[in-house]
Amino acid sequence: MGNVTIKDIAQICGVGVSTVSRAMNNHPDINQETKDMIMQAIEQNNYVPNNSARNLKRTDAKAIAVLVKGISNPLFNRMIKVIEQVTQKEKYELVLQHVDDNQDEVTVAIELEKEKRLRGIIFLGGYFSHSEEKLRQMSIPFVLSTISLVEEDERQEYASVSVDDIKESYRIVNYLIQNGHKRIAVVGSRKDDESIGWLRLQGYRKALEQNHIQIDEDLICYVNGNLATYSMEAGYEMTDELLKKGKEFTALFAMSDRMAVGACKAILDHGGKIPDEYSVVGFDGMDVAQYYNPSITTIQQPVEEMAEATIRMLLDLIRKKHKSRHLVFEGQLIEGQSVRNIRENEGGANYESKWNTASDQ
Amino acid sequence: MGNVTIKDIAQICGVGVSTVSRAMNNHPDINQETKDMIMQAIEQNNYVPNNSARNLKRTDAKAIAVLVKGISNPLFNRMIKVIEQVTQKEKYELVLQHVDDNQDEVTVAIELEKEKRLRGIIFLGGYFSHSEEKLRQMSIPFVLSTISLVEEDERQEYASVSVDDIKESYRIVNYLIQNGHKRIAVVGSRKDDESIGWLRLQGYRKALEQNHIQIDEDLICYVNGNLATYSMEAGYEMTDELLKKGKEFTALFAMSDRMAVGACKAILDHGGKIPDEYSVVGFDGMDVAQYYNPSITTIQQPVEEMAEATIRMLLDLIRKKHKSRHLVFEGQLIEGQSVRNIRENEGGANYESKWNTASDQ
DNA sequence: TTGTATGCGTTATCAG
DNA sequence: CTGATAACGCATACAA
Repeated sequence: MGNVTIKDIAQICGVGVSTVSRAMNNHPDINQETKDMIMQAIEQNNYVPNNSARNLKRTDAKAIAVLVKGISNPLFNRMIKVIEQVTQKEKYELVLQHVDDNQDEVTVAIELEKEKRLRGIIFLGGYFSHSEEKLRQMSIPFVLSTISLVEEDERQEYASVSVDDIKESYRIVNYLIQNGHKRIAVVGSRKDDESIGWLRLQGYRKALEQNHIQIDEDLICYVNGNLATYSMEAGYEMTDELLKKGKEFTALFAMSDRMAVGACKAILDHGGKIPDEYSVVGFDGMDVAQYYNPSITTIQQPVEEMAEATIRMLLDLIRKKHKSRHLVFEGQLIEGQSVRNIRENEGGANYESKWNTASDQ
Repeated sequence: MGNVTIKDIAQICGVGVSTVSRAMNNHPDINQETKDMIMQAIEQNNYVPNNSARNLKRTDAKAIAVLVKGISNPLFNRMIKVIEQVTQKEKYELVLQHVDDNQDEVTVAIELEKEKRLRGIIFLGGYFSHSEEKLRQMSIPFVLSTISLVEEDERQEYASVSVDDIKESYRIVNYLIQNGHKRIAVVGSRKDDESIGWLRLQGYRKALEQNHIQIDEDLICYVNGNLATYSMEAGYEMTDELLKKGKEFTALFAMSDRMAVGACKAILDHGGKIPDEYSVVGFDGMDVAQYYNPSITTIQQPVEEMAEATIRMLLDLIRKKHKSRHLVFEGQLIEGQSVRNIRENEGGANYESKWNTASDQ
């Protein structure tokens, strides 16, 4: 027998389909005995309701979707875990959907909204530059989380949670400068990046400028070819190339911890010492930075708190408690063993790690 | 206008709904002009077809689902990428679904099969011990991939692709032994693990036994508390504890590369030298093992080939080309800089890395 | 080439 | 408390 439906169950039990529906959906107005009888028949016949049909009819479904952009990032996993907990407690169903890098997330969102009768959407990652028209099609509230909003203007009107990538990037580069570094290489994303890569580079430039250090464009490395952005491999290859060119530098800022790991390895393979000859810093606050040898100084994003804020904000929007807001979190500079203070009048390397993080993935 | 449907478009264009449907689905028997007109109206009115309704009607949908067990593993990301490519070429739609650790993947599969009218399913990760009854409910072919089939018997009848965890684990522990190590600690999963953790431990035991080395149960570390299995943190904590107990050992086998990283860090924090005082090996072949300092010797799983084999096997099953098969791939031992040969009559450490991997995530 | 009518499997409505 | 019946939005057999 191909597929057992609600009708079959009704027939088997000698009741109407609506009674079966009531039994399944915990409706109050049903006799306990008939309910038991029906549930038993459902068990015995391995009946599984068809979700497509359900979604089509249902009006009171409580579902929220998280659209994750790009190949899964360990940081996002931690965020999703938090979001899951909150939605569960609030009795919402959570739909997790991955969106390809080359896919348009708003299109996916609109489709999903219809298909699953969503009440709200969280966009996680990527960057956001969509036509107002398209965004207006979304008839349910949404929150942009961990998304770099490059343009200041209209985009501010959408609810969002993030860190200030420029500011945090500035913070860590400035930290290097305070430790006496002037020739600071940077290992980033693609040259045409308009997203976080671009923002973090702005922070780098700003830090140098404000400290009256001439920017050497040769020390700015962009990913080329088909290397995966922010990957260890990319960090390695770019640093390797930089070292081969013989450009002089005393510190390196990698725009992700994974790239920082690759950069460190390249330096070590070239016989360099960290932090004695080269200081290295990363960005994100992933566990690999903490456990690397040496542990890597980085900017830790408060992912759990950001996730909590994101889902709370969305729930508030759904309940019309308040209008869209723009929440910006502070990153935290975590000192590892990868930076050396090279100012003449002060002491040597800083070897005391201040790491204390949750585990990624 | 709450939600524009196919009816609205039909009305706007002054045609029947079936004509609109035909226009959208590229049916051959339709006038090009009317088709253009309809497509334009669809654009202008931002009409997006409801997938739930589609799934309900459609009989010829070609969709395949990948059910990924547990929080996303970087290795799986690489596999999914391959599966995506093949399915795209073969004109199948790919549905990616994550399954919680505490969720039953077969239940999810059965639901999804009905909802999306699937033609086949790939189970990725986790371990598999389900009642025959439940599995019989699945009326479409499926392949178990990267899943440890602990029991030899009936399970062999299901299609599967994997490495032999016992054998590969044996291989790398035996490698340590060949390098003169006798006191080999192991950092694994939970004590009650019945999955790959258990299998890899079997390989460890077998290697020691066959080399007539007494097994010291004190050197076998199990994850306890709520540490995430296979995480860097778990690797660190277990190794830290082991070192604090003062148990003597010259080598350590971590059951995942991420744990190996944590283990290395713990050793280094205790002032130990790798590989001079402690040799460390991992398992998986992730990029972090390659880029760690020192790079870590490990067993590399041929993930891309396994993914290709998995989807090919599923497609063959769908086309009824052949019956279920059981494919086992060979792992490859990749030598890093983390193992030292301590046999008296031979040379020193092996410092030449043979790493050459694709990038994770 | 096009329109009409039917049904996919459920839930909501309304009358018993 | 329960059962018939009408939607939900779409695809398709069949008629035109």
